[in-house]
Amino acid sequence: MAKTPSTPITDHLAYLLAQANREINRQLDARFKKEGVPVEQWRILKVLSDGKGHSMGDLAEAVLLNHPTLTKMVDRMVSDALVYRVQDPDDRRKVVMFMSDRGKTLTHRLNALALSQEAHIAENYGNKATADLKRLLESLIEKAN
Amino acid sequence: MAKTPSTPITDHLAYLLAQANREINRQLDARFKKEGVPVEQWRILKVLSDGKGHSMGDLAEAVLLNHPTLTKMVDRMVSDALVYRVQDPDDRRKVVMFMSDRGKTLTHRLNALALSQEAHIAENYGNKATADLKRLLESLIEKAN
DNA sequence: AGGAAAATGTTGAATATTCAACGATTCCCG
DNA sequence: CGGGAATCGTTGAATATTCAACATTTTCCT
Repeated sequence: MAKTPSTPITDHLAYLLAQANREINRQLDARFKKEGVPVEQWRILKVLSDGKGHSMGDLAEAVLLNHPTLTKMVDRMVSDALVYRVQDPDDRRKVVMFMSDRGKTLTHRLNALALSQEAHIAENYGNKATADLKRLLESLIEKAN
Repeated sequence: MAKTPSTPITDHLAYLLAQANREINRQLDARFKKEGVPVEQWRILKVLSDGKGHSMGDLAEAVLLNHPTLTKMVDRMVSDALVYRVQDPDDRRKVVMFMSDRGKTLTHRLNALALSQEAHIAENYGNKATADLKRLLESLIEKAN
């Protein structure tokens, strides 16, 4: 009378996603290390790159952080003079975030590091596999909502 | 003279992985909510399901947590009488973790919830897409090491 | 054998995240 | 118009995670 074996955890999509995410994120973080910037801050900077202002709500959504966490992270970035807040004149509840010049030059350096990681992945994982994976992930994200 | 547009953040594999992981994890957490157990604890229980003892080091690796975080999470699980520690007689530095009966019955309930999530995903994402995605993720993880 | 180095797990302090509640503003609709 | 409900962002307390240092035990080297 055997125990029910149940599927190993490595068969679960949730686990594979967590594992892959952790690994890729760790590698990216290692590259950002010398700039002393966590991945989340790069995401924020990247979203602000378009020069249009973004509200905290927009940002939180875009960078996958919940509101209080974002507020405190932005506080740190303001201290580091990477970004700044402006009150939205059209809706005074809102805050509009912009990037400083210092933030812009940092963003360029971070983008280069991120692109080099992408290149490295594409290189020994394959262009096709990378493209396929991205497509599947996009589709999953879309369906999940 | 246009600004360099730079690739949007949604093009980066690292971002897509983070987004997909967050979404799937959130859904799973919602299902576990009524049991009051975070996903990480389910992972621990699942790994311990084989009845063989696992050292803290093994566990940390398997459940994607670093050592101090795992120690404290296991402390909580010991308080909840889900797992218990035994000193390894062969190597007295080591601790071997086991699951209690209470842990076992909880694990069954959690497994059912997790499987129902997998079924739900497969249903409106497609069996083929799910299988392809899993395969690509496994391969990425392998290559990344 | 003996002692330096490595491995294992835990601890305490520093840091970061989350939750609930709040203050301010705007929206809605009777 | 007026006032209750919703939205937006922040705050403070509670919780969780991380980092560095540590104690213990084992391994390795000579």
